[in-house]
Amino acid sequence: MKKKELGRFSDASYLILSSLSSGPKHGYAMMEDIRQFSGTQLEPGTLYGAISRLEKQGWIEPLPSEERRRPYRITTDGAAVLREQVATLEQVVSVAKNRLSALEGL
Amino acid sequence: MKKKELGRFSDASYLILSSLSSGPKHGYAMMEDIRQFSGTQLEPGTLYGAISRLEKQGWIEPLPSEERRRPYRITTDGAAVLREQVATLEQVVSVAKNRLSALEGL
DNA sequence: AAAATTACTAATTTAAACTTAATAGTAGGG
DNA sequence: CCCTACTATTAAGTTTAAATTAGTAATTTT
Repeated sequence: MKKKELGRFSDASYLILSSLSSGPKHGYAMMEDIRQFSGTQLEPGTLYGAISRLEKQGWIEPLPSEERRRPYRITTDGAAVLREQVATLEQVVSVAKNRLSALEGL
Repeated sequence: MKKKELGRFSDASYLILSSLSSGPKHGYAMMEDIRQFSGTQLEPGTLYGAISRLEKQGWIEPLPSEERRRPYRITTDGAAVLREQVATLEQVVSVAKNRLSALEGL
C-alpha cells in the first residue's frame, strides 16, 4: 500500500493509536485494550515493534516510566494521522458494505 | 496482527476483495477502482502479489482470460471473509472515532 | 511458597510490500 | 503511419513488518 504523506500504516499502528486516544497506556495495557475493542491479539513482537516505530515517527511519545511500565501517549501529529486514517477506513468500509449487499447470493 | 481463522489480512487483500465485490475485474481495473474508492495507489508488485495469494487461499478465482487480461471474481468464501473483516473494521472505526472526539485539544 | 499474571526484551524466521524496470499490445493524434 | 500514451502484466531486488517463540523478572494471587 502506498500512502504518500504518511508512509506505511499498518493494522498494528492504527490499533495502537486508537488505543492511546482514550488516554496514555503502557504496552501491556494496550494489548489488553486492543484485544477487547478489536478482537485482535497483538503478539509482543508485533506490538513493541510497532510502538518503537510510532515513537520514531513522533506519533506517540513516552511518559516517565512507572516501575517497570513504559507508558506512552498519542501526540498531536499522531491524532491527526489517526483522524485521516479513520476517515479513509470509513470510506472503504462504506464502499465494501454497499457492494457486498448488492452481491446476489454470495 | 493475528487473526486465527483468517491468516494474515492485509490492506491490499481487503481492498481487492472490496473491488471484486462490485463485479469481476482484471488486475489493472482493480488498481483503478481501488485508487478511486480508497485513494490508495497499489503498485504492481503489491497488487499482483496480493492477487496470487488471494487466489491460492480460494478467496478469488480466475475467469477465462480475455486477450491479455486476467480477470478474477470473488468467491463465496472470499465474500464471507470480507464481510467478517468489514464488521471488525467498522467496530474499530467506531471506537477510534468516539475516542478521538473525546480527545481534548489534540 | 508456588503459580499465575504482568510487562517487556530479544532473536529468528517468514512473508508481504515497496520500488522499479522491463515487456508488449492497443489506441489516438498529428 | 509513426509516435506517444495508456493498458496490462511479469519479474527482480530490497526493505520492512509481522509471526513466532523464548526468555527474564517483578508482582499478585492462591
